[in-house]
Amino acid sequence: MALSREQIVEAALSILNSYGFADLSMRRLAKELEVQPGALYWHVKNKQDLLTVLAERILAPVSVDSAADARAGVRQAAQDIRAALLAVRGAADVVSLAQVLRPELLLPLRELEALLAAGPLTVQQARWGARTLIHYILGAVAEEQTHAELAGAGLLPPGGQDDAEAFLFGVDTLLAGLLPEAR
Amino acid sequence: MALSREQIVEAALSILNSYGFADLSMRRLAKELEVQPGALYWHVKNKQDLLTVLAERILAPVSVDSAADARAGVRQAAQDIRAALLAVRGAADVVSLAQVLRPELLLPLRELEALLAAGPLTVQQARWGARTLIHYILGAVAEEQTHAELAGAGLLPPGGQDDAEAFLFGVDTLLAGLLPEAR
DNA sequence: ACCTGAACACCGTTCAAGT
DNA sequence: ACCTGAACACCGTTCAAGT
Repeated sequence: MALSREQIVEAALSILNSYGFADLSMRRLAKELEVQPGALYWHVKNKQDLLTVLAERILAPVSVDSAADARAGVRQAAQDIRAALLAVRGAADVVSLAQVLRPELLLPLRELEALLAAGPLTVQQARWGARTLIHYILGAVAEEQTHAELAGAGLLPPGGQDDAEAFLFGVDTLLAGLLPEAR
Repeated sequence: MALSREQIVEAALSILNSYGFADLSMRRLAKELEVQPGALYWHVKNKQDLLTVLAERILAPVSVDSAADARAGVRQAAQDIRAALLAVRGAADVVSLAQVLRPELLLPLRELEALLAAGPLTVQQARWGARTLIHYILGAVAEEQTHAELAGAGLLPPGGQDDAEAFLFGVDTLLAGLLPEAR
């Protein structure tokens, strides 16, 4: 049976979950699929290309409610994005790379901007606000996952019980700065 | 003349500035210093160790005014950290790695927390607030630098005139959320 | 159209042996 | 104490040649 792009993506996710981002190489992938490394390049342009496809897949479960109120919508979206990232080992690294290389492909992150733009902010405030949020979300989850990775290897003490609470604190702080309560 | 740890760090900074983070390898470093790769391991434990030393050096010019008002102090520190990072090509990547591996070594980032803790925040709010700021600062500058890198290689359109303004918008938004004006 | 075989130009790290 | 030489186990990518 012929190799397919879809098969490559599946195998990549499986390596990610079983061995982590550091072990995701084109050669490892080829070995897993029992083909020569060169075969992969018929289906994906290069490793960067593969990683952006992977990033899209990782964020696919996130559906942002575009009709929601800006504050509540962003808060929910941020949590959903965090959950989608935590579901795949090394996902924050993959998505952070893709976010720099091809930000236009990562729909849920684009939709954060749309939610903010629907509120009382100017277009530029919404754009910069969304960038601030995205940097925060990816940075926070990347740290969480790297920490877990290092703790798993016995290189760091476990910790991390209040990660969800700390994460929300950051999101709410940002939202408070972005959309101060009228009072 | 014998090789020294200091010499290795200088050479690493020089490679970083001349060729970028992607070209900073132990073998490249050895070649630049006209020694065998193995020689480096007498002076540094491994590549991670070298990168954290590099990160400390990159942030060394930043002196946080610990007596300053929380808001003004953090605002100034954030800008100084950004400037220190922009002064060395690929610095945000180096420091981001070090921040996850050995956060305790990066003094200016620790001092952000101290500044916040001196204000009206609880200890935990100060800790989480500082983490939020750090993720934002490193994420924003990493994107700026990667963008410049890709634009330099002709892979992306230039852009980036309002980076300083966009950066400050994020810092001020965070500060507004963290330390709302009493009114 | 799709893949193999083989090559090119690299990595980080270790370690016996030399000085 | 400090470094070389050499090895081990890897990388990403290209491309003629095969089917």
